[in-house]
Amino acid sequence: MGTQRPFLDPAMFNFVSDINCTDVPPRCVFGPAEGLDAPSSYHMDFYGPHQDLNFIREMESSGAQADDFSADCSSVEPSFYRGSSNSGRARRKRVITTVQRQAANIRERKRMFSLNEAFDELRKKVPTFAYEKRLSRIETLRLAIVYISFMTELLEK
DNA sequence: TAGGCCATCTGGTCCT
DNA sequence: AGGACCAGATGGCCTA
Repeated sequence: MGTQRPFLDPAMFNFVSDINCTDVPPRCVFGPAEGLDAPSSYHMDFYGPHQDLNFIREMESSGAQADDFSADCSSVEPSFYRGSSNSGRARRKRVITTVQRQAANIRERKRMFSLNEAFDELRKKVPTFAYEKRLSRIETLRLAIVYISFMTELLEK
């Protein structure tokens, strides 16, 4: 977070100064999901050493599919989507296997990872103090809104 | 210790 | 049918 832009206006300066001013070390992304209520079969492949940033990056760079990492999972016990219909009609239950559930979990993790990458990119574009702690996601969004509004106003003058 | 933030799992819904 | 997206639930970590 060292490469932040200088503040162009006292209003922006004041806004930024309202946000937190202490430093916090970066958190570990994709830490172990211990203590969750998922069935033990869900844990066996994905709560171990796979679950870190490098693993996700390797998956993305190799173009590997989620199923590639669950091929050794012998459990195919189905789980059910207990659907409720808007129209009152009973919906067809969607049956998924344990393997499919694991694959969906991996896809969701990758999706959230790319979302966080986008937040990191946005953080770099938004002005903050160099010594400021890392902006949270909601702070990043709100500051970006104000910053864009400010720059738009500046252009219109 | 409470509250904020975040990662993860999960099931529902929408879309291809 | 299956993937993407979303929101709720849950638990861990950190700070005041």
